[in-house]
Amino acid sequence: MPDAPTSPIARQQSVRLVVERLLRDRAVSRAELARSTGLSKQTISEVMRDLERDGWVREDGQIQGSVGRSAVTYALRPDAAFVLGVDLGGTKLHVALADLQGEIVAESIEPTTGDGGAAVVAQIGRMQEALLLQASVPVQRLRGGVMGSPGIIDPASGSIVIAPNIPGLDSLDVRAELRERLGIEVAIENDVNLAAIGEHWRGNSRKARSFAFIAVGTGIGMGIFSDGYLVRGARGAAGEIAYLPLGGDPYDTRGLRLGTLETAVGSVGIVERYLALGGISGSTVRDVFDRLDSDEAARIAIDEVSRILASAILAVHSVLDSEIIIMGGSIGARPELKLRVDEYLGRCMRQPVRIERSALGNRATLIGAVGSAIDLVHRSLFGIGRGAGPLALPAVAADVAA
Amino acid sequence: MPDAPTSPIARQQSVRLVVERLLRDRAVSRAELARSTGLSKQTISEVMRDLERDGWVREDGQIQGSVGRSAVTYALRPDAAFVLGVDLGGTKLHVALADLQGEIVAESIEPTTGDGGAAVVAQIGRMQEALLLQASVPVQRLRGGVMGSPGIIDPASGSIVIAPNIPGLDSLDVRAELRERLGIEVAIENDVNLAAIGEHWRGNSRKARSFAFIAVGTGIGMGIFSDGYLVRGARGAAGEIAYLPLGGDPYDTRGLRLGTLETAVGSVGIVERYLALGGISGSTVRDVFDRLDSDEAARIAIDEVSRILASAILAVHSVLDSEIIIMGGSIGARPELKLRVDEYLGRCMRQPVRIERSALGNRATLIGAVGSAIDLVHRSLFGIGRGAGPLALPAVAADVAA
DNA sequence: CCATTTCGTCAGGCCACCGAACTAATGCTG
DNA sequence: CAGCATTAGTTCGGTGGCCTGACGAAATGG
Repeated sequence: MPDAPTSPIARQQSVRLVVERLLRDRAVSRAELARSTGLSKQTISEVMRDLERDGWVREDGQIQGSVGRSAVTYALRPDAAFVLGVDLGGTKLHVALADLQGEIVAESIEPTTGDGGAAVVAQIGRMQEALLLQASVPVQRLRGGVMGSPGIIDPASGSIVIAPNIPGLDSLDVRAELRERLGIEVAIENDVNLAAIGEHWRGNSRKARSFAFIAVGTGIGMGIFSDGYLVRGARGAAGEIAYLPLGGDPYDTRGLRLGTLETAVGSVGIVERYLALGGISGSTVRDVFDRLDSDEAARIAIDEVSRILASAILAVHSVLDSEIIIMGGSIGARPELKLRVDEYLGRCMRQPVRIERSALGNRATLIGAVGSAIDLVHRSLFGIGRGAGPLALPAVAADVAA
Repeated sequence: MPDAPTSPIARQQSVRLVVERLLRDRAVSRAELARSTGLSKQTISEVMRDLERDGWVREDGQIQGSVGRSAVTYALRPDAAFVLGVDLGGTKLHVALADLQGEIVAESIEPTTGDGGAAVVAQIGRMQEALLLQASVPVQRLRGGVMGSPGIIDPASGSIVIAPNIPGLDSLDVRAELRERLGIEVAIENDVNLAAIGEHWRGNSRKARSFAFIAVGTGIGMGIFSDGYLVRGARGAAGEIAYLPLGGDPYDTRGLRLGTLETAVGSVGIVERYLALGGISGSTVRDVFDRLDSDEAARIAIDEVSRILASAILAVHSVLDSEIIIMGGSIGARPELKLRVDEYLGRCMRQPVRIERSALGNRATLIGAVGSAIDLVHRSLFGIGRGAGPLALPAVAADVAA
């Protein structure tokens, strides 16, 4: 087995090089592997023999047509292992089972149980079993998972420090419980960070090594990539831009409690702003957006929100110098918003930063969870990288994008 | 030679482990090295024999007192190689020659020549020669250097994109010129980033893996560490918080040009603010600070500046979640300022972030340059890849290695 | 059918590493 | 003070991974 802890470092390194190459292109010949990894043909042959014996790769065709003997090509077996991606929201629980190439083979959504932390773990366990059954995946093939959750996750321990919406989740050792219940190692990460990973993996920031994903919905949050690595901050609270001192007075007690920016541009803030402008009472954010063309109060409200969001983006960009900023979340992904934000940015930045709407929508967190779970498994099997600890996560980017 | 490109990867890895251990503690015995690196005693002996033969380490004492045979300890020879640190400012040019342990063996300051880029390179060359002579260091021992400069340095190429204050520097291939003139590879980095590295290496953020260094002087800038790595941004402009939309209207044309925050809290802004409050005309920032106790206008001006700075710190912290924020620069390092900023932070943050004044003052950039040059040399000699080395300058390291 | 090219294996050898046995030096104990 | 326990460092033999070079196998093209 390639994960045998006894196998010497050199071979592990070689295996990893091979697997990384195979991750980028399926169908690669041994000779090509030798050339692109710099290893000798024999070494490659040995590595491939081992990988094939253990079921990680298989012969996958031939290359013909050019002069010389035709080459047998190899490809990773996507069904060699499976991973679980979980998006735990306050209202919905979304679980997906995916193979090593990121193909989702089964998924399901349920309302999140209201019975607190332990019940949530049990619920995920039930959904896992159903998905395995549904896709006929033997449980031994499941090799790891990643769960996204709102709140703050301690980067050192990987445990949930603050979990809004789900009572009793922060007082539980969720990782241990999940390990117990699911039989696999499950890393936990902030949902917005995972959404950023998702966009980096399969979305609109695939080529960017430095970007930010801003989610605007009920609240506001941000996931940051710098130089291909996720920025977590000292306590895992990087990107918590709810507290940016924009759109209000940061010394106001309400801003202190809820966050100045969130108060201004969160869904509650938008509706309040609309009402204050004489809007129709009982409206939702969706209503406000729907009335943009007909209702002056709606227009002004969204305009003001856009203006504040533009300054927030300016602030974020001046700190991070992102190559691109992805807007996501139920509100943030709206095209009407991007339009206006773009316009305001043009007026406060000499070289406005590129803004894109999320390509993955409300699946971003789930896809990010799947992507980082795959990365996690690859690392635990073949990798030796930065951090070494679970969920160092950088290579999602590196492996797939490069 | 340890830098012989032919030596196999495994041995390089071992050498690197040993050197890294020796960098942390001087005077380590072979047995201790074997234990802490996990390598066998024989391997350690071989590595040490090679390192000693090539002049990188030497015997440095004995450990006695405990049971058993006494151990010979080894230490890195600080004089095995030397590096050059350069702090290129608009008015002053500060150059230091240091050994591998960071001991500065010679340094000098001159006014920066006003004759443009090529002249600056020549001036650095002259200063280098004088320093080598002064410290009796043979030129072959000089193995690398790092130069700090204001402006924006492209993280990919390592060349200067925008260089305020020094005409013709951005149109020159400074790295090539310096390589030519000095005979060594010189990496270029933003001066504030180097100051952050300096504080990380020898200053007040030694233990922090995520922190920000904010320099307030004529202008305002920031250097960011996240998880032990410098954050550069897509174009090298991360930390350019001059443009933070605080302390003024970001849609104002002046803020657009000069940066809203910089306009508000830069030295010009402070003096203007003081004058507008009825302060004595012709005053400098220093005067304003000196009159804090006697002059109401001075007190109010500094108070307002502190308040704006506090919101800037709040903004930065909500994006980055730094463990600590270091205040530097001629204005930023003033204790009167920290006092007031701390007070305002207490009023707008529930858990105020820890603020420290710079420990290195106006030498931070120089020391950071020396530190990263040492890191660079160690990497080019012993290192491979990101994830190693005490200072972690991925891009710089990559450049030199490539 | 043969020359050429490329693929992949085989054989031999090198290098780095390790474990075990060994020598050397030191402190402790009776 | 002799012997024992402990630690340091070396020698030796063996293993694993990798490489080079040679060779057979399979394809193309004249």
